[in-house]
Amino acid sequence: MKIAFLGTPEFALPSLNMLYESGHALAVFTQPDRPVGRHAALTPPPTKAYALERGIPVYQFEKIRLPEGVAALRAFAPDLMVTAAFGQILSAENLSIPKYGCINVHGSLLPKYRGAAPIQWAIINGETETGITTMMTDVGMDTGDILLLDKTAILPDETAGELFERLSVLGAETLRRTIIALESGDLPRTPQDEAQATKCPMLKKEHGKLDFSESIRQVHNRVRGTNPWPGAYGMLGEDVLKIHKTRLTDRQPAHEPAGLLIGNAKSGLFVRCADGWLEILELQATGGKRLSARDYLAGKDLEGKILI
RNA sequence: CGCGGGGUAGAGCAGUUGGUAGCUCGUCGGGCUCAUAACCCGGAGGUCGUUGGUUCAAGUCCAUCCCCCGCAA
Repeated sequence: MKIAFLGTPEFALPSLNMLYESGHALAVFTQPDRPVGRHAALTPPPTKAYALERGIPVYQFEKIRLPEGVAALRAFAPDLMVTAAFGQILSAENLSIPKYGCINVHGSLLPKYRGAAPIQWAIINGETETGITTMMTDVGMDTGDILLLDKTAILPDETAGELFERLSVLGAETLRRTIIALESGDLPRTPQDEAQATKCPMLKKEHGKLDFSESIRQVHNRVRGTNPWPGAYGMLGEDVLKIHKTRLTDRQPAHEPAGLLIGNAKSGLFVRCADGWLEILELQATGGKRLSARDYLAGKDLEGKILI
């Protein structure tokens, strides 16, 4: 089949790779190169880099729903469009171009967690199960008919980054089966149950701010759900203290205030939350690099300080 | 040239107004202990990122280059 692949970050790569190796005629549509890093070097999205290495044509538009993008899509004349973490809203006109419509690979069990950051929010909210849903893209935000759905457990200490990686692989597999079913004319379409639908917002930096009046489990979930981006943090006076990795403990609380830090280079570092002590395993101070709590405490003392 | 912080023993940090380096952890040896990520004693380990300069003398001042990190995007 002739497939227009619309996707941008790493999450889309396994799906793109699967389509490529399945022998489909591809064109990649993705976001423009963006300035990245300290020196704002213009960097191509991962899907573009992948495509260029294999001679797959690449098109980049700020907004594919504008005339230029529509014209480029029409010129390619795909049988099918596939989106995976594309990062742009498609117009009805875009969607009308391929005869089989557009299939989206989404990182949640729809209709739960519609929106931009389903994987992170599932972890932050303490879900124990998530998955991949392939669906027919329509003009709404992840509202189209469900095609196939694969579930997977969220591991107790799994980070968003780790789950991202697993789901991106699972996504490729779900997509593969979806397309096979489509080609054989045996693809079920199930409308989403609006009553069950939930939306999650795009993740912002502030979503990484920890609240130590929450339970150790809630704080832990936020730490892993915002790892590696945007990263969890607390304030130590004026300074930001990033918390990269934590561990639940059964250390007994007494009457300590929330956010109290105790520990040393030998015992490890613990922060008081609502119902107990959360061990901080990896952290990063302003201007510093990412360190294990023990290495950090070998040079600086945090005993008795309050993290807010 | 977007703003800013930093490169000192294996790791993390101190090093005042310039006079050949300290702390914590780790490590090695010994001791104590039912035991330990505990405790005690002792030891090893550093051309102080690069190159050049100022000086009687530079980790400590000046210049240059390399690398790392935070913010902002």
